[in-house]
Amino acid sequence: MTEPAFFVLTALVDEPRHGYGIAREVEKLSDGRVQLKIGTLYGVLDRLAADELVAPDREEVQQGRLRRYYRLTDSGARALEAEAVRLAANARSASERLQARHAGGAA
Amino acid sequence: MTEPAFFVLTALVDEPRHGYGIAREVEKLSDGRVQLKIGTLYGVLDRLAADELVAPDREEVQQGRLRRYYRLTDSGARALEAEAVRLAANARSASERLQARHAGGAA
DNA sequence: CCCAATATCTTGTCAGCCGATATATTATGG
DNA sequence: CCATAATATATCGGCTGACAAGATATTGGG
Repeated sequence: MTEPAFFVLTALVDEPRHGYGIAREVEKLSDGRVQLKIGTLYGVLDRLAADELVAPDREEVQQGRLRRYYRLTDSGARALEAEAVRLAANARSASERLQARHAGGAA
Repeated sequence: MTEPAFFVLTALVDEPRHGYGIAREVEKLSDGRVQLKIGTLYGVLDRLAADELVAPDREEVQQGRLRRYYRLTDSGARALEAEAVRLAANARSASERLQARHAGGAA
């Protein structure tokens, strides 16, 4: 799973959001570190929808602007959970090795 | 940082290794989950060397076969540490949200 | 003698990120 | 009144990078 896809799924965990709302939520939940590009976002959403990790939820017209909402599917939630576990494992293996290096010095 | 690059750096934390040895070490430290492709490996090594995150260490001829060793630079160790922290943060934010979802149900 | 394993590297293809652009509405401000 | 920014959608093209495949070379086993 690519990193933009990971963040899109994460942004959809609590409630359905529309594209622009996802971009803002990702920026918020990453403390401004990740700014999802608009050209990236819609491509990612298409691919996630094709894989049924997200699904169209509803459309709203608010203040004359169309909002197309997506929600996380059960399959998407499982995929995100698996990816989170994988990332945590990767981070841990690197951190452990680095710690051993500081303790013992480079070989 | 790409995931293959992350694993290459991790494999080099404890000691300098040559390309083929890196590939085997990555497979070992990921419990077989990540099998670094040979075409990927050398491209990644070139890019990491260009960025000075790894550096050529030495060359050995062992049993008629050339071994070109790379080592992690200090800059590479710092970059790996930062990336590990970032990955851990990403994994944690996703996990926390998923946990809240199970507890409170989808909104 | 051929094949597998060890070891390097190159080339070509495909996926995907992202900047740029297009379109439309509402609010703000000069 | 018009320009600009924010909100909101979507598409297109360029570039980077992952990976499969193949070239090259040595050693050892069947």
